[in-house]
Amino acid sequence: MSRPSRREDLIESALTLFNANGFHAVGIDRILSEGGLAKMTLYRHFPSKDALILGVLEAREKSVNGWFAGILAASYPDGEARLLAVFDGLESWFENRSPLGPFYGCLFVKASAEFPQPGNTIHQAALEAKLAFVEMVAEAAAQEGFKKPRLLAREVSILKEGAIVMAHIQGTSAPASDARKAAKSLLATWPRKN
Amino acid sequence: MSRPSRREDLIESALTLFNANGFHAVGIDRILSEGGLAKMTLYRHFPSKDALILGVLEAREKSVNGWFAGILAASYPDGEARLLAVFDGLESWFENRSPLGPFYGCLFVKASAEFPQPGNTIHQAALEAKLAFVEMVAEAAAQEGFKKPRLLAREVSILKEGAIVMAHIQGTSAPASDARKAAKSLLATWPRKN
DNA sequence: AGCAAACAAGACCGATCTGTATCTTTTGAA
DNA sequence: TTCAAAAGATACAGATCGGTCTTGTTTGCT
Repeated sequence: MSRPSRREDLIESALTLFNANGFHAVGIDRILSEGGLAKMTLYRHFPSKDALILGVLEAREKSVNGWFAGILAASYPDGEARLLAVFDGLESWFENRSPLGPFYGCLFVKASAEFPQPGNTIHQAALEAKLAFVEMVAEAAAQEGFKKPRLLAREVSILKEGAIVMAHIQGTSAPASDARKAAKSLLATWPRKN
Repeated sequence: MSRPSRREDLIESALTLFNANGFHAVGIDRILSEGGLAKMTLYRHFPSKDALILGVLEAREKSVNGWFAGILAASYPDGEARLLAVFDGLESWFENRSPLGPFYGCLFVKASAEFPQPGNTIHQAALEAKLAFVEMVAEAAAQEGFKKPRLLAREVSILKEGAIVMAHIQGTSAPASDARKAAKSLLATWPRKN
């Protein structure tokens, strides 16, 4: 009942609380008490709270980007439908119908907001997670024969991030369909090979 | 040297520090020492730190939305150019050439990230600032004869928010031109009256 | 069964937080 | 010029922060 188990418990408890309350607003004691964990257990697995935050971001990157990867990897009638599926995924996320848990905005945006200095390690971890998503979309766009797939991926990602921010601030899932419409218009005129 | 002067000094010092470091990470003592202000001066003008944060957000809403209002109110060859000017403004903001000061992401996004609960007063203040921007764009779009101006305003706003988030996380201004290209594609096929 | 590592629980430390109180100096208007 | 309000400076209180240490119990492996 030890090896990776306690470490995962720490990350799970921290992830839940960070998501719902932010990083600075959540103290170590609360993470531990709500997880039924001891303080020395935390400091056996992580040298500091910042290291725990990095561990949480790393785990979150795998689950979030893994979820989107699964969406992009499904089969669709055409390339347009494949990329638009991202926004259907967003809507299910916003409406708490996704495996990502209750929606309180994007944890990486939260991290870059609470650690705004570009050189900060946590800020950079958030950046890497976002770049990995853009790369995923770029590969899907390239496979579907879209020209300038990286530019398309960046524009789609901007729509995705904007929808996440607006959905969180407003507390509604409506931005998902707004962003989807914009993406559809974008894809309708985007040049393709063949 | 008193009336609204000290209150403005408090807000200015707090705004600078909140922008660069976030809300929870900045203590009252630092706001006061860097502003050359006394503690009782703060609590004479604001009942609490949260009230100061609300004051800062209110002031920021005026300056940011006022700046965008000026951009939208200028004269342009056509409606497309008017709405696209928002993204030229974004680029100057990201590159620290705007009157909004050094760019550390959007303060309202930061606020909604650090106070993620929808019912929170600070969260709601951030929401109002964002809704005011959408309304501004909707009015401009309507005046330019775009059909469904509110939907267009929401899609443009999503592009704007996404560009802000990506620019802050990446530390580059490139998302401004990416979002501008997407907006241009959007406007090119958007139905208009007349 | 036995043993060393991991764990829960909680006392403890110094630093820092928000907010209050005290005292002296400065300000602005009659 | 006088005087009350405002402001600067600083000490202080109580709570909470991240992090260390100790004690006794449980776990997993041989």
